[in-house]
Amino acid sequence: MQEASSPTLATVAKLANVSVASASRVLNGIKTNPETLQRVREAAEAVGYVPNAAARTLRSRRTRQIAFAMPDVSNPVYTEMVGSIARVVRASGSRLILHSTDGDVGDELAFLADLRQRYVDGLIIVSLEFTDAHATAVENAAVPVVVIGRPEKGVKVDTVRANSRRGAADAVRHLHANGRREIAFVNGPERTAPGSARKLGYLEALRACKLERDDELVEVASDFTIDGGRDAVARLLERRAPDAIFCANDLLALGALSALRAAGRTVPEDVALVGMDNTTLSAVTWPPLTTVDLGSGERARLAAELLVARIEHPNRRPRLIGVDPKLVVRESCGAAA
Amino acid sequence: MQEASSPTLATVAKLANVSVASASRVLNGIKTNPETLQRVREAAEAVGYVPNAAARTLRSRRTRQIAFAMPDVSNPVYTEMVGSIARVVRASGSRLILHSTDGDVGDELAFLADLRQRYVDGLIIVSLEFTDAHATAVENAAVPVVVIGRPEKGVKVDTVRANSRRGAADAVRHLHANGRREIAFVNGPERTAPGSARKLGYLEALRACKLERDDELVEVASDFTIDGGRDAVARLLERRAPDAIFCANDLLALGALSALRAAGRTVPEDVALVGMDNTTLSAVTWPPLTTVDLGSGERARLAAELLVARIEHPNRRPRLIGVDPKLVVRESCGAAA
DNA sequence: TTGTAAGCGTTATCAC
DNA sequence: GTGATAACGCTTACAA
Repeated sequence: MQEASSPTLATVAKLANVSVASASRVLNGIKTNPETLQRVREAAEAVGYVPNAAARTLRSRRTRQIAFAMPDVSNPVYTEMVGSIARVVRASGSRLILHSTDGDVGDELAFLADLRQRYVDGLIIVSLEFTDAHATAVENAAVPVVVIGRPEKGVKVDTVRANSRRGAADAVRHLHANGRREIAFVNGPERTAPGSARKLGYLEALRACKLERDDELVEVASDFTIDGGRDAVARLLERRAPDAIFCANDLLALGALSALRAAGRTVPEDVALVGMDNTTLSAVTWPPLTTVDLGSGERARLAAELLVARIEHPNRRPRLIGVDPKLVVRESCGAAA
Repeated sequence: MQEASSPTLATVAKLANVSVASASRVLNGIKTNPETLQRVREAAEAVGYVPNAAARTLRSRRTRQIAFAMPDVSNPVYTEMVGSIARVVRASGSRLILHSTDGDVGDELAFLADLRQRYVDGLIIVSLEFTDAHATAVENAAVPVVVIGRPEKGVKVDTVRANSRRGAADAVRHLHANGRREIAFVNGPERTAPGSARKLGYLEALRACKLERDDELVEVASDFTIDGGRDAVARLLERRAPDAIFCANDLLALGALSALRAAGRTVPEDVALVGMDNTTLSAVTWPPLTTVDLGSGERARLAAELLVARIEHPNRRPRLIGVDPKLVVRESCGAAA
């Protein structure tokens, strides 16, 4: 497979008849006599020199690696984030490391602790449940961290957040504006930040629309997945016949679609449906899904930019950036079929 | 942010009153006197010692990182692969690095060359166009490589491959068995390995079913995406009215679904539809999509296991593993609605 | 401008 | 079993 062992800087230096220091300078673009520069370049080229990442990191204390930790690789929202982050990271000359935490609080904390191995220059983390332990861990992390989500107020860390409470309220008001009066809500676990924020938005909009709160219209799925959504809607339909359902994310809405079909209800005629996240999936269902875009791609991009900047300037004050939700109207509620 | 600088092995050794060598041994689980073991453990715990990844790698020549390079992060097939690989990699005590090549041949080659920086112990790569340059690069790579795809015969590298030619033939035969006689084929770029294999399978099945080959029934999309599929089917419908379409992957099929709807054709009544890959998407469309499962998750898992084994035993003979396709029948062709 | 030499934090090879 | 000590491959003072 590999012949001999790879050439090192010493190999290059010897061949070019200069010291390793000079060779290093040339390869790092530090000003040198044009003649030595030429010789070193040629020597490096000749032996096919490539610097050793570990040695470089050990000495310079920069890994040129950035990590992204998310709850679930297979959720398209996070995939979209991965894409955005990858672009920024790459442009900054670094590599991207991915970590899927399965939304497990313990795993997230372990990962934060692991940063002390210093295999990475910084971390972007999206956490569904940001506990006090997270706050401490993030504030004392070995490398800069950017949070996508909602840390408690006062936690000193760069943060990018969506306004999903307002997004949820927008969704419900949209259903109301389309003449719906019995609006159900299918949520994910309410202990999570998204779960609680979206619930608040739902209740807020009910008040604004002068609709009465009715807890029988609220169903909580076991998690934010398609299967969770299908089961939750099946349970809901056993006791009520709502004319609209707002789902706390698109995956739940896809499950809802399938449960509604199984129950013989048409969308949007019998039941109007609105999801949240505006994932690729929402445009390809039938009917296409009205949903709230929380700007996942943009949030991820901003987070990555924040992190790159933070790595350059470790001591600047932490920043908080909010991204506004935007209703995307399709056929499942509001758009002509 | 970070207080002082992190404790090193020397810190621990001093506190435990032993040499760094002994400290290192303890922390690496090498047999030592129980008393020193205890002292070192306590000292490490007390100062919160975590080994430095770069130093460790520099000395031991193991990075405990594995890379996965794929054409497109946002394609659910690859996301599923990421999930499978992540599990194996993690179980082996390593981290996973992701790289999206955008299917660019040059980028793939550059990435292979980059391995010489040795920031990773091995690579799993899925390449749509495996050129001669790839063969050379892979055979001379600085670290072990596993290919998911179809390198030319004789390339000495661990390989996991699907049989998409047979899968395509199965799909077409299924359409024929369901009474369809004018079976169109929407392919992705034919210079790619999947493109050419699936085309062969399509033609093979036509012959087996005694259907006449008709090039007007074949349309090539610009790439393997939803938009590509939509446009291709729109063009196809301008000249022909097939009673069935086989799409070279699920994304193309989703686009097809949408173009068919726009043209007022019903699925499966007017046009039966079969996709390929069995992505999560295929189960949530309406109608749900009949598709061919090429075992992406399993292939990825096998590739990861192969790589982990290869890293342990660099000199064993390369292996070639094939995974069989499996038709998944849903409502878009063959299943009752 | 260039060379010498001192580390960066580990692991591995020796003697003891 | 344990402790010096020499690498690993590179960057960076400092001296020349």
